[in-house]
Amino acid sequence: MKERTSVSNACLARLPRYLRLLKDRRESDIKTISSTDIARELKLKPIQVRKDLALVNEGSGKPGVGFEINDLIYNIENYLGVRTKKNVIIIGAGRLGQALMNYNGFENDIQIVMAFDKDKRKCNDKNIIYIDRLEEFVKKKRIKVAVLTIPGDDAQSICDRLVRLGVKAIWNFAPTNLKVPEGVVVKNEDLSASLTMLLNKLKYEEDK
Amino acid sequence: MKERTSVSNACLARLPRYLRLLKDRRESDIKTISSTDIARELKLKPIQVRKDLALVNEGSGKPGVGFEINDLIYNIENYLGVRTKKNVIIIGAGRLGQALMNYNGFENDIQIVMAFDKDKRKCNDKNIIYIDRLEEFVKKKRIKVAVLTIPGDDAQSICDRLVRLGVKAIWNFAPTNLKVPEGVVVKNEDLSASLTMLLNKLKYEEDK
DNA sequence: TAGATTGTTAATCGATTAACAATC
DNA sequence: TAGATTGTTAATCGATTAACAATC
Repeated sequence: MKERTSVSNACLARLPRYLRLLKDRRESDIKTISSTDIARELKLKPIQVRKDLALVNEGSGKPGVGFEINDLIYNIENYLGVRTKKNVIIIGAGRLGQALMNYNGFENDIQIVMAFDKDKRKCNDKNIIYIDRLEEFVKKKRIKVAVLTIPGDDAQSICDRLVRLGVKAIWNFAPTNLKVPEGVVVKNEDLSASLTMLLNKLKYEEDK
Repeated sequence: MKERTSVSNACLARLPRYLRLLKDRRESDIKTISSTDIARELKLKPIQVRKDLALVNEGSGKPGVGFEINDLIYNIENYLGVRTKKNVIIIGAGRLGQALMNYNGFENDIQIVMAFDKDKRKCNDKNIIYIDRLEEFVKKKRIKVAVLTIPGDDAQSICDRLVRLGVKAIWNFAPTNLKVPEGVVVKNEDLSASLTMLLNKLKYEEDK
């Protein structure tokens, strides 16, 4: 596989979008697709699509024709690493946590295996259990990935606990700047900031 | 206020983070803050913080001291436009939609005024109403902003309906490339892609 | 005054875009 | 062959970083 370093964050964000489009086309029994085609669909430039694909695609496209859809899917999935199962836990079984537990749009390498909550009334001893059992569970199942859907105040302390237990990747929905040691990756999903950005864009549109 | 055009998307994403930190400090009755300080806290470079602040800040910092926290908050809020109330509707009152309805982390300019669902059993005639009443409601309340928390298949047709009714900003949680006319802004919140990106980063960390 | 920090101007870096020969 | 599209090499663009004089 190609070197990971070569792929920018921006490109990394586009890959899942390509993947989705490609799978869509495969559904319709289409065999090939051109960068022009992809670009039109996703509002990108053909040259950018080609650049991106060149970074992750083992094979190559045919001039005048395009790319083999199946090859592309295989290579992108391979690159993204979505071909190996990952067990994920959720901390905080509030509405957001439950939404993610039941979300069926994730790539099929994602397996949400358990949710934890500090409110015993939310626990059902099946897929939502009491937060005190976190240590035991994470160790036994060797969990590496956790989702934080808890209030900001609790986020850092839970994060510390998770890191101590060997969790290496945290998807954080709490509006907090988590501090983690080297080697642990965090992705902040700042819903408030996201909506604010949208509204700011709108304001700009209106002012035009 | 400064020209909107000058601020990059990347900077725009940082502004809410500054805002949060600043408000935090204000809580503790701290009056000033330096770019060094902000940078350390948010893992940025001081020079970048200064550059960002220069873009939105009317006043200016004092060499050797830093910035007035109150001024900064005022100016950033002003710039982001979070000082004017916005009425927002949610389409799709599933778990995710309900999570957002009850989310209390939004800037206080955001008012979620109604949710709609096509499943009558989810409707309560209070804050969740039947989707058929969309037209009437959006027109009467002059809604400009909508959140889409519905399955991908329904997203485009609902989007079209919203656009026809004059909605100008769409926060889309459905994994779909929405097609909208010029002048309508869309922000895609692709949860699956987001998690995939995190896991890819993790893979890269492991390979190091 | 000495130390800290600002804002300006210039340099660097990385990503996007353009141009085009090669090829199906 | 003509038309479409690829991948390479170079140019452009924009954002981040560095250097530093000015100033509290």
